[in-house]
Amino acid sequence: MPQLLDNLNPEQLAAVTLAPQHALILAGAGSGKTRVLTTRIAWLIQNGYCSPQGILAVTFTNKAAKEMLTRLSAMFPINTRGMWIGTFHGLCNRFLRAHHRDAGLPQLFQILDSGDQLASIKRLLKALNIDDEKFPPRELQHFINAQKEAGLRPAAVEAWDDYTRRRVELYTEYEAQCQREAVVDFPELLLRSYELLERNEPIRRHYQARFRHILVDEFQDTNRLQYKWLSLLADGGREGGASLFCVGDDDQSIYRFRGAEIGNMRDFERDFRVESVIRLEQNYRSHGNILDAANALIGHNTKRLGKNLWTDRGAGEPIRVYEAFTDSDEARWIVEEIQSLVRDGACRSDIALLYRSNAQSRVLEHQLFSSGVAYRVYGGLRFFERQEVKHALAYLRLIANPDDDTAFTRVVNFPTRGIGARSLEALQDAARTWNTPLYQTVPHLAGKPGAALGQFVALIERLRVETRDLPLHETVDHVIEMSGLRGHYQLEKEGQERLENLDELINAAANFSAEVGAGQAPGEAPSEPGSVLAEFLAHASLEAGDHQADAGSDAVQLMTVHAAKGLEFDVVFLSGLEEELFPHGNSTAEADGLEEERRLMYVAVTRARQRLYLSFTQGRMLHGQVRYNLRSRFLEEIPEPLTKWLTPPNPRRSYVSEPSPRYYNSGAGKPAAPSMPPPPPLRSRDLGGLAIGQAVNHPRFGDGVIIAAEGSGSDARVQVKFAEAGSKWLMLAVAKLTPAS
DNA sequence: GATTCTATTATTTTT
DNA sequence: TAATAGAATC
Repeated sequence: MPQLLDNLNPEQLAAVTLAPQHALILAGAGSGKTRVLTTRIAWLIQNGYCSPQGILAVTFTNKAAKEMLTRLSAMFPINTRGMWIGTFHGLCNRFLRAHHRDAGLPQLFQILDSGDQLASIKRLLKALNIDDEKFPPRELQHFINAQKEAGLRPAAVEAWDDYTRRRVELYTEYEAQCQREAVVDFPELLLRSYELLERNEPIRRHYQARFRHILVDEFQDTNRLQYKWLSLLADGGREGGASLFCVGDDDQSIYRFRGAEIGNMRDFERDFRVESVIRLEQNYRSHGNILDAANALIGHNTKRLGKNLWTDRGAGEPIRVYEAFTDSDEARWIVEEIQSLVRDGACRSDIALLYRSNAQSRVLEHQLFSSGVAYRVYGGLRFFERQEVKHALAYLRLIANPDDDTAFTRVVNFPTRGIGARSLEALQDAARTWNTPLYQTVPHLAGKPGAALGQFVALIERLRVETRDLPLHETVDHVIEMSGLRGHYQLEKEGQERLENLDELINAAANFSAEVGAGQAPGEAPSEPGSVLAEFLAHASLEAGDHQADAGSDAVQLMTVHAAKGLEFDVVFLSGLEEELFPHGNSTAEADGLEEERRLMYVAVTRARQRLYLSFTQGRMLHGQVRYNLRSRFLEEIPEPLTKWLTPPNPRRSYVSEPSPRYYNSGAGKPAAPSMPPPPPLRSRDLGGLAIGQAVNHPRFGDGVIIAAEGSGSDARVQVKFAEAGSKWLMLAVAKLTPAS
């Protein structure tokens, strides 16, 4: 099968054909990572190193898992069914369903997505009568998930202060509630799987013996628990255990805020005595200048495993840099530039507008819209997260598992059926007394509230009976009809789209059962009553659907830099390159936050194939106020010769580089850019003769440099970075600042 | 039970 | 600014 290895470069070839052993593949941006991963699997199987059943391949997103499956089945005709290829959560779900008894779960356990989990925590706090000011639900959710992702059950958490001790108690209560309701949240999927493997020796041995090759994608994004899970499956690297083949790029680790632990890469090298570290540094995506810029930029990070991208495609165009006065000027210029690119024959869909935070998309959208340029924004609600879809799913969940209180509370009075807050409170009190789920508590309830609730329970019971023998999509249809959801949205003025989404849910159900029916592998658990429904519900939780961005159509693509990871475009505009924005202001507070921002910038830069535009503004509307920030330090970190300024280069620098304290707007200044409206009067007047970047003196804090400003008139404030005293916000009207030299 | 008002608060996000 | 959550009101 020679064509399998054709056109691989030497490093890729080395990675693909490595004799079975642990390996770390440092795959730079655009270096053919997915190709290596899939070819490796094919190579292992074709050369008899392992059967398809012996493969375990883990990814982070469903998209990546699907991509891998598609490429594999295109590569050679093998049934991919025997292979365990999927996301961490998808595979753990599969594992827990197969061993639900040993895992201490009912067969039809439900999966809570983040929103469900938050609702569940809120309900818990309410039931325990706990002040949610003191224990904000979101914070508690984060705390619980962080513990689980560190592999810690409540008993194992070290609590040094009262606050944490209390949170640990709530963690315990939350666990009990989930168990009672037969639901499992995302981190729980992993933790349960991990614990089951750890505790249950026969099961552990079975899987350790089965999986000979474990391949991990985006390894830099794994958290602690995921690493432990992998490690356990690979028998900690002991003789006879599976070979771990981890592919990742420490320079593209941008998800620390959700638990990703880059340290796993070093730990892996150490724990598994990895002898083969292969660097994929040849980039097939971008031109040289872009890669040089990316390399120079990321070179400012200290904590790296080290890697340098190169290409044989030639230097290409310089990186274009543009300084705008305001955010709307920036947007206007970007749109004009896009129009001119399109006139020259560019495809709109090959152009991407990237930004650090979602709030920045508005100005851009506004400008694109008024100029009539087709565009598409990634982000926002996904299909299974829509209100009407969640409602329909909640009814289905109650049919599958009546103990699911989250689903119960969601739809007990939707559409409204006269069950108000007081009835629910009575029910919740009773549930606590009897220690039963809400659904089971209803029969215990006497009096008036019991009547309406009894009808609701009767409705669910009826639905369960009526749908018992129906195919999945008819079940969904029937439930939407009989629950009154369809009727409700038919009466609603703007319910049309919601109705369409409900129909789409029926379609999704039909597709799902078609796929499951076709994909039912021999030897897999045969369909038990209700299991197709349970699987569909798990699917809905685990795969929230697309981000409502119609591919296909020729539209400019707008998204955050995070969302752009893994994608590539001919032309990339990266806007808002200003201090406080990118790097984001909050990042400087946390340890290594700046390095993560720089990696984010690195990801952004490496998205571009041919042309990269970097832009920043002098003043920007943020939170209803105009903010003035220095241009991003990341701009200074890109070597001058690689860039081409479209506006006259401004000598003002960001405060990280050598400060050049002077009145940059006095004297000769800079000529206004052609066809630009006059600069807003943001400096001399608003800041009382002071300017951003200027050195000042404060009687108490000493010498410093103005790094940001906001507000105007008597409200005007400036942020000064003092040599000794750190950064401070000062009211101009109060602080006695004098220009220093 | 639905609507309107007010206060609060502003990264990044997959499963 | 603007979105959202919660309270107050009809």
